[in-house]
Amino acid sequence: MERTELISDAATSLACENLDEETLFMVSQTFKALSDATRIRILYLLSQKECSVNEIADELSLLQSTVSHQLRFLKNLRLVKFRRAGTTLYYSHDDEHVVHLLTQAIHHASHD
Amino acid sequence: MERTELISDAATSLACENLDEETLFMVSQTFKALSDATRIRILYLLSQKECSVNEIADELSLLQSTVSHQLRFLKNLRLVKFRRAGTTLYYSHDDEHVVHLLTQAIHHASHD
DNA sequence: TGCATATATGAGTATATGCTCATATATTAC
DNA sequence: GTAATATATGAGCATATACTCATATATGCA
Repeated sequence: MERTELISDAATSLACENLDEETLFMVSQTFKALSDATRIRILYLLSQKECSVNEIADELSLLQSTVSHQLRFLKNLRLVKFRRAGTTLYYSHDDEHVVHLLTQAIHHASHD
Repeated sequence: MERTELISDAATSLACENLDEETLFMVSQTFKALSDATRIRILYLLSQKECSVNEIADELSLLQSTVSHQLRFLKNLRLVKFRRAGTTLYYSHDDEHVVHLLTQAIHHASHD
């Protein structure tokens, strides 16, 4: 996929710069993480407090397996991290920017 | 789905407010629109300039049908609008907030 | 070591998604 | 009216997604 060079011209201004493949992939992955209701609920909860897997499952009425699968998804994208305390894993958010995207969208959606 | 009231307590602060179903749906739909590479490319292009369907297809090397289908998707969410000029439909973005979410994510992705 | 608790993982399944092809519709010009 | 151009739409297909069940793994403790 060729990348058209931006011509430094006042008329062209900031338009017409194409997205490179890597950026496109990262952006789509980020939004994909935020496009599922279950992941949104989990991330929103973790944006407020650190939680164990079972706490998340209880609070959101989800199966432990469902939560664990989605946490793996979020962890692969480095959107959440965890610390161990015995057999319990406490998860927390790990990407302030993505949390900010989420809270912005929530604010926008609930105020229109 | 019950909605827990926020207790005005400094200790509780802003935590523990759950998302209502409607907000959750709107947020997930918005991010779903932004989670596909094709739609991202289309929306990003439209964030820069108004384009006809064929212009989008040409510029992004997509089939007219693909573009039309995705524009319908975006139009249903009121993320784009169009004006008619003869047989040509010129599409443009119609949700500044969503465009802002997109450009933020792009900026974030391309600077890390 | 053996048991209990917490979490992770793999397989199976139902549904959703996105693309392509063929075709329908709409507008303009003749 | 017909032809040409621009766009929309429906069907079919391949793939991705998210959930659930069953089970594996890991840690702590008696």
